[in-house]
Amino acid sequence: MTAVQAERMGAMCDSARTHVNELLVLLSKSKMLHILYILNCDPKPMRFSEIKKSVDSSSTTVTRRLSELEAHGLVKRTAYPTVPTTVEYTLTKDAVSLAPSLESLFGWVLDRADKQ
Amino acid sequence: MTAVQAERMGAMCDSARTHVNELLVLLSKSKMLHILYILNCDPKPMRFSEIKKSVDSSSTTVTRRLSELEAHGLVKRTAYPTVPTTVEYTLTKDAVSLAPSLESLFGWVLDRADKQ
DNA sequence: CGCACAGGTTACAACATTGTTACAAGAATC
DNA sequence: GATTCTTGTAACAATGTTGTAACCTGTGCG
Repeated sequence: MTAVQAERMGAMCDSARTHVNELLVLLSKSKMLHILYILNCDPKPMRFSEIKKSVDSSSTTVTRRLSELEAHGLVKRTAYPTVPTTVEYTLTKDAVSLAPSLESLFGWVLDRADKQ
Repeated sequence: MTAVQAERMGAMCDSARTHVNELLVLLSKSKMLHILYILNCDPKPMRFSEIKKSVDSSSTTVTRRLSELEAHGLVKRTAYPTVPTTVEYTLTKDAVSLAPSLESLFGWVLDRADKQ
């Protein structure tokens, strides 16, 4: 598995390398893993305010992250013309395929936090 | 799995929450996942210059990341009194338990980069 | 002598990110 | 008429992060 991945990385052309880098930069932004994780925890669509409360950041930052995720096709944004506005966010199919990795990562983080 | 994790997060005390946050901030720093990944790719100790070349950052940043990882007990640093200095880095046992998650994450990233 | 080597450290300037504040929309409620 | 609600956006100051250039160790080599 590891060796196969290393080979893949070695054989990659420049554009693929760029994409890998882009994705890593995206995932490394503050609160990004957290947002993806909580969107994954519950299969039902989440509202902006729920996400904001859960990650504990300013709305500016949450907005930025969500739109970055949307731009990369990992999150789907649906706005309803209610008053006041209602907006829901869900993970796309692509992002759902990331879920097992995220769960595994968070499992490790939680285990490690327990031990401290 | 997901529900269990959500429950664990909900039941966490403040100090555990702090630890989770700390770990997520640590893992979200630029090049951090990359460094952990390449340290994991090869089981043998890696030298500073190899790591630096692989992640393509300034030595300042690589040094910072490696010492942050060492401070969190994820990386072990061994310096040999040769001339010029030789320094080797290896993942600790704790970090090795993170490997499957990282491999899974990178697998997703590589798959996704392929499709672009 | 003077430079090269590996693996850093330090100071500092340039750049990026974050939070804060103010504002918007438009119906409902006091 | 003022205020509340949600989901943002824009401008800006404060803060954080990064790279660059200079420097360090101590031996070997020309």
